[in-house]
Amino acid sequence: MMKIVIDNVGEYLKSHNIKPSYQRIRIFEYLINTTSHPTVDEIYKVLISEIPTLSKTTVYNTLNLFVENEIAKLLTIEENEARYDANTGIHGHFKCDGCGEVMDFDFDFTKLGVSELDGFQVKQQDVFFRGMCKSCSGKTKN
Amino acid sequence: MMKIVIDNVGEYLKSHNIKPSYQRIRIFEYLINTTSHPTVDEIYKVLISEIPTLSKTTVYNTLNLFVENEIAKLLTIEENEARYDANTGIHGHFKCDGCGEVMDFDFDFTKLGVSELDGFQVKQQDVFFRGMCKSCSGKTKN
DNA sequence: GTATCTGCAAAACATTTGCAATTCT
DNA sequence: AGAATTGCAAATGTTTTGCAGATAC
Repeated sequence: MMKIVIDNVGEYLKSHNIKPSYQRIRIFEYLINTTSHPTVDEIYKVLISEIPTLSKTTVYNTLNLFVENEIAKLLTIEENEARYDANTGIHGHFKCDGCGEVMDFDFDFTKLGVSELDGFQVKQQDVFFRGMCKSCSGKTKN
Repeated sequence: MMKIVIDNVGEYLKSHNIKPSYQRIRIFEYLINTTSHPTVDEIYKVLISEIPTLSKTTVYNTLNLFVENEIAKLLTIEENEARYDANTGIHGHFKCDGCGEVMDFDFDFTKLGVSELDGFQVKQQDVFFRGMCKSCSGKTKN
């Protein structure tokens, strides 16, 4: 699905009222360059090797800042661990119980036919499915 | 939306391979008699006044048992706090940022038109929207 | 030079685990 | 009595907070 392309991360952060510190730029770059919807711990472990002074607190602070300023979305794919996505456009997530992969998919909410929500202002949509992807179907659990 | 009506909770638990202890019956009864999709803490605080010896561990154990035996669903409405729903049928949740209420709605996944998932076995569907409900729209935040 | 940002250590939560006491049949 | 359940206390893991030092403009 959609890959996010941002030519100048520093300017992008500025345009969203975030001062582009070195840590913030690196964390955001990691977010747009990975498709894995990483956890705080994953981001920290990858970046600590390149930024030896990085602390987990900064990763937490930075991701909270991104979410507040709406350049990242907090995903509730797994309970007990927050995952983040720099793709803030409307899309769903599917997690395969076979291979564990989380993939994005497009959906069109207007087609849902949800009459209960007539007249409601829907501002945020989280759609998360899980099951078996095509290549894992038929295989035994791996 | 749908209210769950179960005439004999003990028998219902038995039919799902759960021994109907007093605590389990009371916790399940609370779950089907409330529409608030309660947290562990809410359940505990309500029931401790009626079952003075109740422990939070038992509430956790019991809810995990319910989820394993598929008579309750774990909701990811709020990150950092698990919420539970005894309605295991497919439906979505809408949380109003105005009044804070969580309401159920029906949706028809087959109408989504998600071609990416063709050939996938979708076993679980979590659909969570948030925004402003009709009566809160137009009001200032309350 | 002053605001802000960073990062350590400690605190605050939610949840799980080990185990002894209790309960049920 | 024997097996399962309960509940306390401690452990675990994630996230937040307080604050001192570092950094940036």
